[in-house]
Amino acid sequence: MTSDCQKLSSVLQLWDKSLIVEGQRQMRNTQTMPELELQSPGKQPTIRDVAELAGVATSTVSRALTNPGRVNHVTRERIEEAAAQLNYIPSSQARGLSSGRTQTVAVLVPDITNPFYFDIIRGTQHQLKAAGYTQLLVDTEESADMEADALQKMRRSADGFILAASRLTDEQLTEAAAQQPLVTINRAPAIAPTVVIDTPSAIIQALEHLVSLGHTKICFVGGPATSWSNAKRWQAFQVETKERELTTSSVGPFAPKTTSGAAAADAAVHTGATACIVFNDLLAIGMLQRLRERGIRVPEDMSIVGCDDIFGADFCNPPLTTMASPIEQAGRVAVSMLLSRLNPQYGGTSRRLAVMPTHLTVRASTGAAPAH
Amino acid sequence: MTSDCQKLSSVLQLWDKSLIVEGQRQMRNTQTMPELELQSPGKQPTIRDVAELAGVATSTVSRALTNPGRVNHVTRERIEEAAAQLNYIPSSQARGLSSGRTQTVAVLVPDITNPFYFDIIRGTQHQLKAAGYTQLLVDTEESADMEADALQKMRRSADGFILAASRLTDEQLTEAAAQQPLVTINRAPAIAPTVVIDTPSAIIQALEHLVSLGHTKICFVGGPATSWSNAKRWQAFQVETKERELTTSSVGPFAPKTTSGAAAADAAVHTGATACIVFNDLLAIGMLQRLRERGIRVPEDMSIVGCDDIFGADFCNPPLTTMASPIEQAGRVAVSMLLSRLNPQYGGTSRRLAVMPTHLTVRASTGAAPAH
DNA sequence: CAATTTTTGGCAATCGCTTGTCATCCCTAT
DNA sequence: ATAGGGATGACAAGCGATTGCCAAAAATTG
Repeated sequence: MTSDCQKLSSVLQLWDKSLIVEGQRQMRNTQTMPELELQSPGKQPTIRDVAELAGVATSTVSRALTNPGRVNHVTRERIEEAAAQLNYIPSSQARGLSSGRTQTVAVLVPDITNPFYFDIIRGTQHQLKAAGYTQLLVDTEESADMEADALQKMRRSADGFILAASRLTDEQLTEAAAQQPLVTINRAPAIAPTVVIDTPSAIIQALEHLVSLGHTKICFVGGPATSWSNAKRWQAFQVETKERELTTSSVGPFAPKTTSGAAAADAAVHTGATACIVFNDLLAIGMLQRLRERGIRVPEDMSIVGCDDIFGADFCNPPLTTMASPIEQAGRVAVSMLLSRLNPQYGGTSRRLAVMPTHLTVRASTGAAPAH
Repeated sequence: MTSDCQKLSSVLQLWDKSLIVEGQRQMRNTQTMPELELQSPGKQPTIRDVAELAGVATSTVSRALTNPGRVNHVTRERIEEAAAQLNYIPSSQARGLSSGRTQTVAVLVPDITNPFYFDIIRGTQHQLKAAGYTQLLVDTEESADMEADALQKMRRSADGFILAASRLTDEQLTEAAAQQPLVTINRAPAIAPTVVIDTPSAIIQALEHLVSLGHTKICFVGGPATSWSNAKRWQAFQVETKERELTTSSVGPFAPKTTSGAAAADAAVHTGATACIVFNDLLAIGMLQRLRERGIRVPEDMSIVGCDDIFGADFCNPPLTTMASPIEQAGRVAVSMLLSRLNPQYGGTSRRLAVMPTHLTVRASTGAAPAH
């Protein structure tokens, strides 16, 4: 225990000399320090303070700040100056309460740690901020129930929703869409406005690529059963392979995580296929690892095509051939679609469907079919 | 153009048969569909409706819902039942307005697409949700100004802040900490309550590891100049290498992104070192790529140690030896520290510092020093 | 059984802002 | 010069909860 403390204090030393003494009486990795009080926010200036300082009525201040055209130019400047001087920030709560709008959009994703969604999130965040909206990020943990729940619980606190790769059933989705404005990403159009990443057409490219390399036995490695994207990719795969008279197989469903890759790889190998089209990159990367462990060479013995071109697809081993999607842009477009509904006055044609093009990015995980 | 449309419509077919007709008159990747109206949320039930249905006063409803002990058990059940029946959700806006609390915590991270922060975010999200708080995620884009700005703008809409790897100056941080409750992650203690990931002691482990492999010329590859973590790692590196009488060098600062890896790799190679301790995994992975391009073998010619053990560190090529951090846990602890300040009644000892242990994870990017 | 304490529940003010209504003022056009 | 009209700004009523204060009811005590 003593040596523990000493070791730890020597570590603390590296952070801050002043901590050494404290460090000696600390317990494990926790330490109570002299209480430096943590301020609670003092009284904040209100619209009334600003009005007073500017010598106008509060309503004038409100209009000057939210509806600038409604107020005299010079008066408005005076008000803005006063506001700045007082460091005034309107309370979004009060604002929302009386106006009925929250200026907030909730973005629901199935798994916050899946890199695919990072880019979506970044796209939505960017576009929302530009429009003066706040983004509320929700991780629904791949669960339709949690998704429905969040949708319910937050209906008062968000003006609209963006559902990325929703796991809801069509019924649930229809119901949700009737309750509040929402836009889906990668989900059947018609139920709600949707941004679709055109992976089916990328599947065609991927198949052509594999065929050109001599592959004839191709396996589809499926993702989550409740994923609409997965269904569409599978559908495209079936249609296109039939047209080309290829020998196909499929395995799955698998969770879209690298940890599912081992099972997926084993199953795919077992089918005798020489190439796999995999639901997404996460799964594909997991497969790559497993295949190496088993001594199955990629791409000499087995070619792998992923989907999404996420972070990591370029530096895994071997780098992954994948169907690249403009993910961040999809997030942005989804926000535009939602906002144009939320604020019809600013119009823009209210599209109900946006299709994002994709393309195949060939790296090292695909190669000529093995000569048997 | 016609062929464009045809190609596209054949793609649409894969999504939804009902879209084929629509598909034919679509423009490029956009399409306007018959307007299926997007509901605006109807009248929401208020606390008054619940009170009426339950046959009590609104204040009773309010108490029953927020302060259950204050109300008769059976009455409360009746109220809860009524609330459930009406599908009542309290308006967080109105609640916040009158109570002064928002039940929201803002989490500020420098780069939302940096995997290091994913885990932080997931940790905070998890813990906040468990406590009934909402997380507001903000990407400050590695900018101290944006960070300060967000802190200002959101002071009304969040009860507290968590600053992950803040880029603020000490002065800015001190000022911010005086204005609102906040907890920092990986930042100097003393200014504000902090969760520190103990990378300095991991640096010791890393150095011992490298020394045991025979390395004597070691280069520190630095991260952002405004990063406190970077400063501390550098400091630890200096102290420990001096004690061991190693030949050292340093390069940087570099942005903590894979794209900076090329410059970092070239610079590090130029110093003649046989091993690098790199600010973080992102940079290290970028270096790995560059080194391969240049035909410098890892670890035969050069050993690389990263930091953080982020997503990707295990499947890059070669898999990265790195100093692993309990990142998600750091996020969770930060939230606990913040909440125990926000709600002193629920107490818990208000720690001002939590130190998260780290350890070295050895993979394939480190090996014996080259015989010269 | 009366007196006292403890629960329980209702009233009404309040939070900070938006917004409908209306009075005022200044221009313009006749 | 004066009526008509458009800008501009003041007033006050909410928005939907919370909460301090107090009254009524119930439980406890002697």
